[in-house]
Amino acid sequence: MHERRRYAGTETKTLLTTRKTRDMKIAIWNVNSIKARLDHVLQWLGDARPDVLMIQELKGLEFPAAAFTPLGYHATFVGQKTYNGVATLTRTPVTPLLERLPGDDSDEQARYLEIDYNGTRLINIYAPNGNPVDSEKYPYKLAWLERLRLHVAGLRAKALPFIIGGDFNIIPDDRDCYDPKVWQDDALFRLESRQQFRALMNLGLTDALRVNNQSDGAYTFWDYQAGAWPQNKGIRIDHFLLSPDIADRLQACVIDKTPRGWDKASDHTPVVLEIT
DNA sequence: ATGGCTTTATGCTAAAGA
Repeated sequence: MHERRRYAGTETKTLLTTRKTRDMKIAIWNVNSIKARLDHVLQWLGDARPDVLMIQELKGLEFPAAAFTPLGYHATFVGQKTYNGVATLTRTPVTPLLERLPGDDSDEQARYLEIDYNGTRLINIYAPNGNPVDSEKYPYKLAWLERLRLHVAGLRAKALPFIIGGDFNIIPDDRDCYDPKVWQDDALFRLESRQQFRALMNLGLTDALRVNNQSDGAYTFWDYQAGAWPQNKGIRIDHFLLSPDIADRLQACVIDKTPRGWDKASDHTPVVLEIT
């Protein structure tokens, strides 16, 4: 087997196109209750056929794993009554490496699931919302993000390949929301939240969507209220962050707005990543 | 038209989401 090349060129292209078995299509989707959205998720999986789907906001202790078996998916999940919860669907059975974000043993919230998938760490996150900012929820959010940064710094130090995907509850930049003034004091856009996001990025990560898409209006969430969806008043808070070696293999990253238009939709829509 | 949502829960109002 040839060693993987770092630089683009004819040989590399030939090498990459002959390594189809490494191709991977992985998606994220905050479904706002798996019970309420099961039919949508099954429909979308049948259409999009990703190798992996990382789901956020299950909103329950249980997960309907058997419903995904006919489509060929195995489920790994971390549930919690009423709130939070994340699940990762894969083509092959996997063993979870971590079911809680390290750094605070007293944190019981089901917001984190890390698995090994063919040598790559797939990290599924549902970061805290943090509103209202004058409550204990905001410092919890910032502390949670700092714990994430410290854990990811450890992975980087060991040069482990990883993909972090999910609902970060952070609007990284002005162009990621329809009106920055409306959001300026919100926990999703406050300076401290964006500082934590940048600190994470500064470990050498790549925001996959922005590699080939510099447009305004690349949103992943539209509020149920005030006609946000028909008026395209959205925000981008669901992200894929890649370690450098995975970023080198990036093929595409797109937002699939279709499910947001379905009847009784989640307020979030899937983001799909393809790596070679 | 100046208000307009969705989900869960020892539910029938409250809390949370973003």
